[in-house]
Amino acid sequence: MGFKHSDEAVERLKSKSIKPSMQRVAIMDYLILNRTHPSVDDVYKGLSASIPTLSRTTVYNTLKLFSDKGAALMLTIDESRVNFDGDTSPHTHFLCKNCGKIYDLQVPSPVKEVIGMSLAGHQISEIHYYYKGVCKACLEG
Amino acid sequence: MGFKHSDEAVERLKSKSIKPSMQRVAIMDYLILNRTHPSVDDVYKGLSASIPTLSRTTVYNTLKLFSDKGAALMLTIDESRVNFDGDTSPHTHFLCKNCGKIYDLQVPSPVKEVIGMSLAGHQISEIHYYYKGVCKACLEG
DNA sequence: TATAAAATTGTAATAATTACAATTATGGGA
DNA sequence: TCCCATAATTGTAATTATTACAATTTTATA
Ligand SMILES: [Mn+2]
Ligand SMILES: [Mn+2]
Ligand SMILES: [Zn+2]
Ligand SMILES: [Zn+2]
Repeated sequence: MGFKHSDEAVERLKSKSIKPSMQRVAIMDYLILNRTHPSVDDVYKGLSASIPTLSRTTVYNTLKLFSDKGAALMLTIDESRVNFDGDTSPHTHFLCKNCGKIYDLQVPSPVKEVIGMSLAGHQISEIHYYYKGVCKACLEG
Repeated sequence: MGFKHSDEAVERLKSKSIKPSMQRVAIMDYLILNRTHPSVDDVYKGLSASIPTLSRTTVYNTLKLFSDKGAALMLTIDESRVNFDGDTSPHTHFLCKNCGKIYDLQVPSPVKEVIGMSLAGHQISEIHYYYKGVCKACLEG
């Protein structure tokens, strides 16, 4: 049981009918290993060393593809950049306005089941619960 | 009972200790009259005719000020621009991925009372519940 | 191997936002 | 009322995230 990291990434892509190219596997692997809700640039910088030919455009296109196919979440919690999450299970997010970190939160969420359903006649495909404030680390620092 | 529009705007600003300059009142008035969750540019374009000397920078600064002081909400539901809401009461939002409109939703929200409280040790100052999908109008169109 | 389609790359363009210095408005003494 | 300090506004230039797009490379298939 348990995949080697790359295999988990490959499996994830296959299960979402995304062709597992070298770059896509590397990017998905990065998301799986880095639970920090990285930005496009975080992913790009994090992989540039091991894939010197990697293009920023590919990172943009790939993360967009992951989000469209449901293989990753695109978070819009931060007004100045988009962040990505390899964890697609239902959970909520907290953004620290002081340090910029995005934390996972397990908060009782009432209407997670609403996906695919309709709300006031609108067809829902995504739910995002965002909290903002000052994080524990910044409060204690 | 009931204010003239401008007076309601002035009252709102005063109650949040924001000095009611001509531009600030006009911008707050715009938010109160336009419940469409306008972008910075919407506000700027909407007021340019009546205030020809208005600067985009002022609109940016003012909406940021409103958000900081709690006189308006800054929504980050749309990845490509920020939107503002003169309605600061607890409610949730729906973004149509097709037409881009942002709708208000009244959804049972579990943890609205959490503002000013702490969650996992973090100090919460804002809560945003965002839903995305295709709106009723686009579905029927 | 030849060929077509798909993916990746690099650069240039776009568009939202911010920085900043100059100008204008405001309010409280003298 | 006039001066002056401070706050607010303006206009332009700079920054930065994101997108467009054409060229190149990779992949799959016949
Ligand atoms: Mn997460
Ligand atoms: Mn609203
Ligand atoms: Zn923090
Ligand atoms: Zn729509």
